[in-house]
Amino acid sequence: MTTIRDVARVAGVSPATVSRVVNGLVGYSTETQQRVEEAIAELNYEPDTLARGLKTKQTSVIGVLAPVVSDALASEIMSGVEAAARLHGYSVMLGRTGPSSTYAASYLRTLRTYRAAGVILISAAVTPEMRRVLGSSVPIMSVAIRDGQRFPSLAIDDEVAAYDGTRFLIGLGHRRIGLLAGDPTSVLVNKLRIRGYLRAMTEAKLTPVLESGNSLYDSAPPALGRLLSQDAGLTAVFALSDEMAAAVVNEVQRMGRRVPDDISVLGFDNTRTSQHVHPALSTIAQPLERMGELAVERLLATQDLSDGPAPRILPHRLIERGSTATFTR
Amino acid sequence: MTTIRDVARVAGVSPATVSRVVNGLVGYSTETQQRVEEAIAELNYEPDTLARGLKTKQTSVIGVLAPVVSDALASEIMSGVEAAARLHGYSVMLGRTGPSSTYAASYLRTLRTYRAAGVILISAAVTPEMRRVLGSSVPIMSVAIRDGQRFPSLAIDDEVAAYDGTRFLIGLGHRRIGLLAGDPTSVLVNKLRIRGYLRAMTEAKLTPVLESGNSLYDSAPPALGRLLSQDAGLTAVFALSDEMAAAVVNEVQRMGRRVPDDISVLGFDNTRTSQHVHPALSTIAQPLERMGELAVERLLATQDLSDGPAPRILPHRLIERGSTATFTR
DNA sequence: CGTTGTTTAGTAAACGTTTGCGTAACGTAG
DNA sequence: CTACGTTACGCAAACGTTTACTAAACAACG
Repeated sequence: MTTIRDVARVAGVSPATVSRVVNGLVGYSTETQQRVEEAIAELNYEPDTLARGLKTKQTSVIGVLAPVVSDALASEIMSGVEAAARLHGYSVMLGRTGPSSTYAASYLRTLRTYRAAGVILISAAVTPEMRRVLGSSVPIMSVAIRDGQRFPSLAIDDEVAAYDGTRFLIGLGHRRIGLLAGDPTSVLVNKLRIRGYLRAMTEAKLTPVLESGNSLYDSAPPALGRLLSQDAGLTAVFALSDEMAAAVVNEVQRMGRRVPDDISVLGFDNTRTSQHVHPALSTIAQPLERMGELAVERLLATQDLSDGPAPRILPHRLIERGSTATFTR
Repeated sequence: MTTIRDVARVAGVSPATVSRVVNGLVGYSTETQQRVEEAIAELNYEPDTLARGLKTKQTSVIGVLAPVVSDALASEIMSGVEAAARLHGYSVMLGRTGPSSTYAASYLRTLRTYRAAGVILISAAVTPEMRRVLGSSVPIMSVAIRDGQRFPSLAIDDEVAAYDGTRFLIGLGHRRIGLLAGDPTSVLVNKLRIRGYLRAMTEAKLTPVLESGNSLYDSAPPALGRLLSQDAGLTAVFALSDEMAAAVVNEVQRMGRRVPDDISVLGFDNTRTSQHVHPALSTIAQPLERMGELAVERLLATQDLSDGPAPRILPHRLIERGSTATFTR
């Protein structure tokens, strides 16, 4: 390992000067800079992150925590995070928190001892406890979830998005629209989306029909069964995740009915999954990659480290593909 | 931040002693240990990773590099890596290398300055150049790819797996079997798999029919078109990724033919995608999560850090779902 | 009761940086 | 020519650990 001292020796300057040119500070002549740079190149010098971090109490790591790392939603957000992080010269550290933030505190502790520059929490709320373990020196924010104005976050307006989705279906002529929700007790977004659905249905004087799965593929068929046993005449199903929507599409066809002719299906999130099914899913798109990018940008821009940036709402967008159609009579 | 000195003061011992108990070394009495532990608990002390790493020249980070982080295959391997890493007290650092390892060297440099304990490369080979930038202190290995016996890796036997898949289709009665490959020029596994397919076909005196996509969903429909224009009477398609297989299933149905009645479809990898389509894909399963876990275990067990563990081949498994059926006449 | 061995503990020197402080050198103004 | 401001740079002290080395304390043994 070549150190700053080696470079200093070769360049005929002090380590302090090398440090200054490496960090682009002031206080050296152009020719000194050149000598130092040559020495750096010659020795293939690379500053030691650990020593630097120890001294400056900051490293270029950004933590990303997701309930489960292999799911499509989290993956796409992480992808955006990675891109933005690399762009700004940061590294990303990955952690799985488990469905109910079980491991979150432990990861956060680790991240703190690494003196991370910030942490991004996917699909989970920042609890006061989390804030506490992080201390005041590392900002944290949530992505793809929000809870009023209480903590720093980046998300779409889930309530309005679900409202819009429901309105879209109504606009298509559907009257008997079932909602296939995720688990509303544990996942906040589901509560908001359900509220949006209910509002749209109520405003249109339609009867809500609602069942919950757990957002994953396998939970959808049974939930769809329950939905249909509540109202066998449903002409549209709004599923609150693309995986469930995909399952609905497949299940409906398996039952011998057609999508979208007999039943329209609307998904949520616009993950890759929405294209993996035929017909491809109409869905409410969240700008997932963009959210990841924005999250790191806002984190890095945060000045008052103690409580991060204010909540921000991103636009959602309805994408119409083949799984929805107008219903006439 | 509370330091080891604070703990020492409170416990009435020297920092050295605190360090010893924290690291579970020898050289202190049971009562000293207790006093130290109390002090630690009282002050909520947590050793500074950076200082420790600086001194010991090792940190508990494991790097994971994938061509693209949001794809299903990489996600599932990463999930296994994360699990095993957490189990052993390691953290994982994530990086995207781009399709042809473009950013790999840069990430590896970073990982080295972090004094990572090891790095795992997904779907890419370890090049001598990579080894060089890592130096001799950080082991590296590949997962889900292999190239003879040349570098440390963990993978299934792709050639045999493709051979088995093809044999399976032949065993079902199919004679006109098309192969939908990924890009064989850039991705090594594709070469091996193609070889396996060709061997099975040749042995059975059947005519190979082969086209390439890029492993992603969108590349499949056109490639399927080309396949069919080579032989319109194909009764089975073996796609070398689940995404392409899913696309084939959907495309075939869109063309008004049935899966598996008219055309059987066999996928590869057994990612989540294989279940997102209807009928669900028969596919060759790679033990992805397990591969991730094993990768970290072998990395951590590596003694001779300079060249990592020897290659190892994991068993693949054919999973039969609804997308394949026997063909009679 | 000396000698020796073992256990427990402390001292201090690193690890590779950054940065406050000090100073030499130089130019400019009076 | 003196005084002073500015710039370029070096010295050395941190940052929070780990770990060789040393020493005290104690037990065991002849």
